[in-house]
Amino acid sequence: MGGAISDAIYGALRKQIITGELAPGEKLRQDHIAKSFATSHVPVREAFLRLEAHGLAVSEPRRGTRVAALNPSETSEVIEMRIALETLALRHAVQKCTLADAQKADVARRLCDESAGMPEWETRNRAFHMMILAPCAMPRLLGTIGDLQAASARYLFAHWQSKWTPREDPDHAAIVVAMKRRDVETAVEVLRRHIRRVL
Amino acid sequence: MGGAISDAIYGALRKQIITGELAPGEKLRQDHIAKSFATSHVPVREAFLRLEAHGLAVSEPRRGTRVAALNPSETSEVIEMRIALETLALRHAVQKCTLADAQKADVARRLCDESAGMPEWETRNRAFHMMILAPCAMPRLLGTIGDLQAASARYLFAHWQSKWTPREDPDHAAIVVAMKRRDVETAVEVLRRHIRRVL
DNA sequence: TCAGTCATAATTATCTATAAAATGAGGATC
DNA sequence: GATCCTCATTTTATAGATAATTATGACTGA
Repeated sequence: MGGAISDAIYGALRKQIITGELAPGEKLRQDHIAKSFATSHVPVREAFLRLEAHGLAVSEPRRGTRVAALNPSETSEVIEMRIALETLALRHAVQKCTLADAQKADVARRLCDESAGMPEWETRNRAFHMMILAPCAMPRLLGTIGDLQAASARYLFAHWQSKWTPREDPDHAAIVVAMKRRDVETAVEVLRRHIRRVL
Repeated sequence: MGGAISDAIYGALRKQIITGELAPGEKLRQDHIAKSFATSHVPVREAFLRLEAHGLAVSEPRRGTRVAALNPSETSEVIEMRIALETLALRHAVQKCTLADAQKADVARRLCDESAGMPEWETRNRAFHMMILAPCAMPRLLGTIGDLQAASARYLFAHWQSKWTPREDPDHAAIVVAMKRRDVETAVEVLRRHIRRVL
């Protein structure tokens, strides 16, 4: 639905929640945020609703909206859902993908490996994961996966940010190689291990 | 977030979309709906946003909101996502479920089998499917599955409403039996076939 | 400790502006 | 001379701002 303003607010808040700049459980106050964006509270409410729909915020009636909590039980839930859905998407993607798709994925992979810092890496990592799945051309599936990856990213920022070091990711490379060979089972198996390991 | 009014509007529109009373592609006009609920357009907008987030409506900026389309490619997408996620949920549910859980599922199964008409059956069918999965205690997973089942229900109403006849569902019974025996693989296999067959 | 009052923030309504769609008029071409 | 295309004007609907109302939580006083 989003008008331009509510889009901008949604995007900014989403980014701040993922990076941890807005802490889990933190209260989101409409008027403050409205003031900081020089707007009224109406688009802010719309942004809140969308955050809630995508699992990044929770609200209680008349009590306002808060940044969604980040508890361990939800972590494992997100991992299992990602494995179930990303392997499904990857099966279709590997079967349908063209050489050009695989090459674009390889470019995204290199870009990710060359990242200079955690925030940059996180963005490019998600871009890579989306790139290998996009050829499946299943919009609803990709949308759900996007939400799950955003949730994953929150955990990464919360737990790994201090320990992050630049490195090449062999799993990513193996997936791209398998894609080029149309080797569905290998690609799926590497992705499954990769998701479990990385979180 | 939802205040009471926007909750009521969301619920009413959701039901009308699922049953086909509001046709795919039909335009949802804010002030008409606002008038019919004797309210302003603001809570209506909130209801629209939630419909959109759950995949029941789509909107373009400044062009308004429409009931989501119902095309065959999305059908197969929903089926595959349901299989991936419901089998995941069922694995956990069967492992964790108590005897009381299985008995509640059996009550829901009987209630579903005794339905007098399509709308009643559809509600009870969804209740049964949720009942067998609920013991997994994974709220995010169950929420996503709920959205997919709502999408499935739209297809059922669109394609099966005329042909519906009362009957007992042997798949449902087989799943409950497998649950009681803690037979994960059988339960999962029956559910997988069941989802493919029923849509 | 409990109740009452005050303050803060969420919810909803009313009003305004802006953008898109539809309709009608004018001109050009067949 | 008629029809079709284009542009402008009007109409309609959505997006956003402002304001008023209501509910909740905190603080103070008994």
